Amino acid sequence: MPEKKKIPKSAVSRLSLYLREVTRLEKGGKGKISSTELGDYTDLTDAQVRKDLSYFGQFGTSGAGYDIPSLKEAIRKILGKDKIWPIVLVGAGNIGSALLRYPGFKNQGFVIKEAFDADRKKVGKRCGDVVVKDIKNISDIKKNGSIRIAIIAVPENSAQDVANTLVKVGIRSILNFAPVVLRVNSGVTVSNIDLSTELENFSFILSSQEAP
Amino acid sequence: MPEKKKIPKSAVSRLSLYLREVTRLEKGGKGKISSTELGDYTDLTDAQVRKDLSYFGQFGTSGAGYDIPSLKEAIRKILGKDKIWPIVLVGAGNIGSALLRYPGFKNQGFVIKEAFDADRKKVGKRCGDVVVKDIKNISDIKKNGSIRIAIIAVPENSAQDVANTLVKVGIRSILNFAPVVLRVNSGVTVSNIDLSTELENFSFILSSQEAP
DNA sequence: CACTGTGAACCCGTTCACAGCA
DNA sequence: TGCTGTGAACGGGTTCACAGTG
Repeated sequence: MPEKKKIPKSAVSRLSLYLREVTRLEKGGKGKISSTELGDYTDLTDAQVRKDLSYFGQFGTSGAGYDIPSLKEAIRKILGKDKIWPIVLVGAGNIGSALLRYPGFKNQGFVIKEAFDADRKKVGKRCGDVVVKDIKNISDIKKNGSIRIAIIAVPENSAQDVANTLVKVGIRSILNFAPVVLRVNSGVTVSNIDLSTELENFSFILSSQEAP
Repeated sequence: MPEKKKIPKSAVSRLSLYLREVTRLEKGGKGKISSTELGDYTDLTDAQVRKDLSYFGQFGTSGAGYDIPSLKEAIRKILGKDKIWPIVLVGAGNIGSALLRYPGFKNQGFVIKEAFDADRKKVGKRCGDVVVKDIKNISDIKKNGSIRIAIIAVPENSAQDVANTLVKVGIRSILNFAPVVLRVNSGVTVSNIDLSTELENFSFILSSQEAP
């Protein structure tokens, strides 16, 4: 019976941070790093760094810290960054087309292979490396290898329909920019990026502060 | 001595959700709602809904639930949405210019009043309702009322400099799209949106699942 | 009687502190 | 000696359960 220690979701997100810093430091020629120092770079405590890494294995050397190149490779493997991840994007409006042109993804191994939109005027346009297709043909993605990650950047009133379709054609993870709570089967992961919510956190804090 | 119960940051984010749903339901003509029902719409438990709202006051009626119009107004006021919030954006690249054209902000009371970029080619261009200015003139924003919220959408290597400058000219809240940990004085709030980190959560889950 | 508001119990992520190893 | 790895303590956010109210 395999040990089943639970890994906090937030620990996985912090792994991304560690990977980012360690990658940067490796380019700078640094060879080793302690949990304290890595914590300084990421604004976390040394204990948090060690605990997080310990969820995934033992990467350090007592008394010496972590070897940067091998820590980097270890985290890359854990996060699945030793592979290329094809992505489908739905909605080629403002945000969607910015994402299509955004070079940051490809550098990171995430490649938008297909883009769909319902708007006739957008269908057929080249954007970044792909041509926007009609959303009716979305089941095409079944042919294109096995895309399991999707980005939804459509208006809120069609987001749930799009999500349903995506799940039907095999998508397992959805990054959702539409301001709605998507209902999906368990087994499908949804992350929401809601710009208004982020800004509302700010306006809440600022409002509270000015009325002391 | 005023009561100082601590409000979880996450409760504020959920307030945004409640506001969104309640606004939508009001448009649909619905008059009252129970915590259970509001929880269904937001994928939360009824207890969570009631506890969250209780941090901010008493909005319901025993046995009857919450009156939608007045709950909406109450949350709007709490989140500071009874005001217009001017915003400055720095970095008019892919993502920055998409945000400038994004109509969702204005509807929500967040108005990008100024945009800056370091790139000569972008300075002077109209984008959305504003003209992109040279970042050297950033202290102009002091003249323009009192902007306290900023969005950073510049490359990672200049993000910290930009943040320093923004804080110096009075910014108190920063929404950061650059993949770096920004160092700011306490008193300044930073929220990060890191698309690669989001996608890495997905690739982690998908990788783990396929090797069972 | 239905549903809110809330203290208390619970759970889980973070922090602590130290044993153990290079 | 310096730093990792980790069980145990801690703390705070969530859930429970019920008293109280219209």
